This record gives sequence, structure tokens and C-alpha cells, in this order.
Amino acid sequence: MSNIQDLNFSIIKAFRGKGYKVTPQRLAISRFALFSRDHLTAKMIYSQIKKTYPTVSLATVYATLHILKEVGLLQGRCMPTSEARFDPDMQPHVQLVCLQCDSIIDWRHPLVSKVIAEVAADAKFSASGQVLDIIGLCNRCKEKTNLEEK
Amino acid sequence: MSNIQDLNFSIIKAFRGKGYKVTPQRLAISRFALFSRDHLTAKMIYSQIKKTYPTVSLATVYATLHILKEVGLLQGRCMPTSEARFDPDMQPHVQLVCLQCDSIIDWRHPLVSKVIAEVAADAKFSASGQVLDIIGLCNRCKEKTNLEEK
DNA sequence: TTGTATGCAAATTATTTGCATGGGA
DNA sequence: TCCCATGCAAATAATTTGCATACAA
Repeated sequence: MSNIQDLNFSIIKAFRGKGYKVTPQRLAISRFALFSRDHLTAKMIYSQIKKTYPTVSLATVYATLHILKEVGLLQGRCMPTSEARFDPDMQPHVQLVCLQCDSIIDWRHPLVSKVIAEVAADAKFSASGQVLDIIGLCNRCKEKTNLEEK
Repeated sequence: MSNIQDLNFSIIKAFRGKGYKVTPQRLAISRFALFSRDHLTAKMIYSQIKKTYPTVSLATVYATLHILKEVGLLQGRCMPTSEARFDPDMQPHVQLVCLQCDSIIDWRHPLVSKVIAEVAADAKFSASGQVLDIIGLCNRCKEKTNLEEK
């Protein structure tokens, strides 16, 4: 998604296409969630949106995130600990979830799509999304732990 | 894990190996969680164990599940909706998560381990677990939906 | 105008924690 | 014996819901 104009347009189209009304709150939440390269939590989005819409409620943020998932603009993923994170990257990809610093690093591997397609076909499963998380310690935290042990 | 004797032995060995005491409650919870082929929730385990230990508490179930994860006998995974599920299958495998009936079907694919190993190596990530979920509609729910629409 | 979205607060649900007591090693 | 595990209840934290009002279509 290259610029804000295109982004607005896609959001409006997706919402209206499923019969959802477009409100300033919904647009702001969607824009922020989709434009970000990070894996945000509902609260992070909420605190950001509150700067421009001080009366916005967390319930509206959650509701909007649900719509974004339904119209296929966003993926939600639950974390081993702590709250759900939202990811605008809809392509199948690997996420490296660090247990120590809670960071998520996206990674691409050409075989991910292949594995998912084959398994879904074999199991006659109609896939609407996928999660490939590798859980452990990121490089930075690993090095930090090593240093502290010395 | 072929029989109850072996299972008991493995559990005791794993607990003591990390300095955890073995109590009847812990053994019962572990046996039930590990022997099951299903992906149970903490509550499911709790209701089962209460039949033999009516005073057992949910907190103990959670604590034991944490230990089982730590000693590497169990994987925990969070669900898109509802509570966490626990899986005694520690081999990398695909899970087909049905959004309608909440069932989880395990599936094996030879490339899963390869993808995970390669990505972890490339990203210098030290992996301790993985989740490969395909989210959507299982075959049964898909057919049911089709019938209802006619 | 008409129904849907909003904001607020309260409700719900999963999980964790504090603490006194009991029991494994 | 001594510390760790237990059960209970209360706390926490994330997310959802009910409802009156506001606003997009």
C-alpha cells in the first residue's frame, strides 16, 4: 500500500463492499493499523487514535479491528503471553516471536505458501488465514543473555 | 507414549530433572494432558481431574501445564477466539483450526521442519517451539454450511 | 429518515497471584 | 525437617456487551 490516498480508497471500498459504514474513527483506526509496519496491539492503536479523537473508545478500536479482519485487510494473531497483535501483511510468512522482548520479526520463505496449499488441499480444509510462528529468542536477546551470564 | 507406566515414568523423570516435586495432582493432570490425543483447554483438564481429586484447583492445573511446557512435554497454543489449548505432540506439524466448530486437526507435512530450521538459521533465531496453524473451515463445517444455504 | 456506529460503563472470561496450610524429598 | 505445592479467593488483564445518543447513507 503505497500512499495514504490509495489506503483510504481501499479501506472505504472494503468497508462499503461488506455493508459497513465508514466513519472518521474507523478510517483513522484502519489507516493507522494498515499503514504501520509493526505488529500492534489494540491498546497501541487506541492510544495513538486518542490523540486525534480523544473521545474514541477501546470498544470501537476492537470493533474496527474485527471488521478489518473480516474484510481481509488485517490478520490477528494471539501471543503466547500478553494480548493479540495485528498484522497488515496478508501474505503467508513466518513470524519470529521473541519470548523475552516480545518483538515479532517477519521473514519470508518460498516454501510457506506451498506447504499451506498442499495441506489444505489434502485435508479438504478451506483456509482463510494462516499463522507460522517460530517462538524462541531473537538474536539480540540471545546475545544479551550470553553477556549477562559471563 | 505407549502405556500408562511409561508415561508416569517419563513425567516423573522430567519433573525431578528440573527440580519439581511430583505430587498426585501433578501426576494426574500430566497423565491426562499427555495421554489425550485432543487439544484440551485448562478447563477441560480441570473438570476431568476433579472427578478423582474433587478439591483440586484450577490454579494447580495452570501451574502444572506451565511446568509441562517448561520441561518440554507439552506445547501450548492460543486460539483466535476462546482459551489456550494444549497439545502433547511436540513434533513440528500443521494444525487446521476450524473457526466454526473450534476443532483442531493435526496434519503432517515433510517440509514443515525444513522451513522452520532454515528460517531460524537465516534469522539467527534460537527456536524453542513453533506454531503452524491454518485457520478456516473444516471439511465437515464447509459441507454443513453448503447444505444450509440450499 | 433509518438503521447502524459510537462512547461509556459494566460484564465476562481467562489466567495469575497472595497467603496460610499440608505434604513430598 | 524444610521448602515447595496446594486450594482458595481475590486480583488482573483482555475483550465483549448493553444501551442511549449521534451520525453516515
